[in-house]
Amino acid sequence: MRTKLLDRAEELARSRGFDAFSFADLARHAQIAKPSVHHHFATKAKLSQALILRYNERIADALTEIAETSATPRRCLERFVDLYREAAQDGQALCLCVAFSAGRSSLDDDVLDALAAFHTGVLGWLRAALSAHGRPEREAESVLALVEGAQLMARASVDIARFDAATAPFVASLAQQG
Amino acid sequence: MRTKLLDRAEELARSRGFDAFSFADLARHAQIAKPSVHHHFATKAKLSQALILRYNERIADALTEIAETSATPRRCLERFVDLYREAAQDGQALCLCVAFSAGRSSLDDDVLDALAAFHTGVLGWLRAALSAHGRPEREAESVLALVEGAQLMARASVDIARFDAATAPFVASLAQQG
DNA sequence: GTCTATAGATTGATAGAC
DNA sequence: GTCTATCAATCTATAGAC
Repeated sequence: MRTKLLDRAEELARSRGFDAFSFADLARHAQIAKPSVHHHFATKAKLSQALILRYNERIADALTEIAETSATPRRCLERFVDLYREAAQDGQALCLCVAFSAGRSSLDDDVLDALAAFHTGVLGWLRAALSAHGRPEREAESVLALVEGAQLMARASVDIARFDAATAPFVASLAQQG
Repeated sequence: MRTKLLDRAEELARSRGFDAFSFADLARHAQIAKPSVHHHFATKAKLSQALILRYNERIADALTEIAETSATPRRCLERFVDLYREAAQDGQALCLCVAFSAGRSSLDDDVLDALAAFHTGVLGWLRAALSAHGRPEREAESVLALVEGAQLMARASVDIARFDAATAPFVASLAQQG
């Protein structure tokens, strides 16, 4: 049940913005009464925190898997871009982290800490991947900003082509080197 | 009064997310009664539309001014990055367009059209600026995604340094050429 | 763990007087 | 153009029975 509630909350937060999901909606979707949601998550802040912590772990696992199974550093970075491309869901959704960064409630301290931890983790992974490919590590922030911004543009136009257009030059630059 | 209301709405939308501003808040700030706001903007959707249309014009004017007064194509693109840097307000706010792209109500048709027009305008400007600098026009989407994503990261960490770190490689690449 | 019932606040919006 | 009064809906959250 906990998982079911989190799944729905994530879906709504990513497709319609952080403030878009309500206890009423989660309850309806899980087919329980609205106050029953509070048994699993005392407050909305706690729910938000659980949401981003779970997302954190999932992405971390995905990145580890990519790093371990990619034949070349180039392929590794290509799959990173693809990970964010899939998260964009044809321009209809955003990475949970992007949705939280733009939302009001992200000012909650615990959530903000979790958000910072997310960025730190991804940036660390990116630095290692870039380094393995022979590129400067300081490009990590650029690459993360690029894919996050690309998601935003794709959502604004509800067209994944915008994501591809934005990331194409970076992907092409990977081919030129290693 | 209309301007006063729009100013407050923009401030809230950019600093706390699109869904953060309410008629009650606008009324309080303008020191009029809450229903009086409806005299200026019949619905919240109309208000949102007016908000982004005004933003559209302001940015278009700023970009025209930059294009006309920059000594070199390189300086022109540097000032573009600076425009977005200032809009980030030390990591406490977002470009209105970014805030709208992430929010729920951006699904409103009129607002979505205005959002698309905004992107089209900025991308057109960027293509001309990049071309003048001897870079491929297809980098326009990348540059826009970069500065929008950089704003998002700066806001997540409430630290403008993240914006600078993300945009630094691009700015450096401008110096190498023209 | 789930329920009914409800509190208490806030939301966008309307009617009608001045 | 502004006001008072009010509406219906929605929100998060709590109390207490089963």
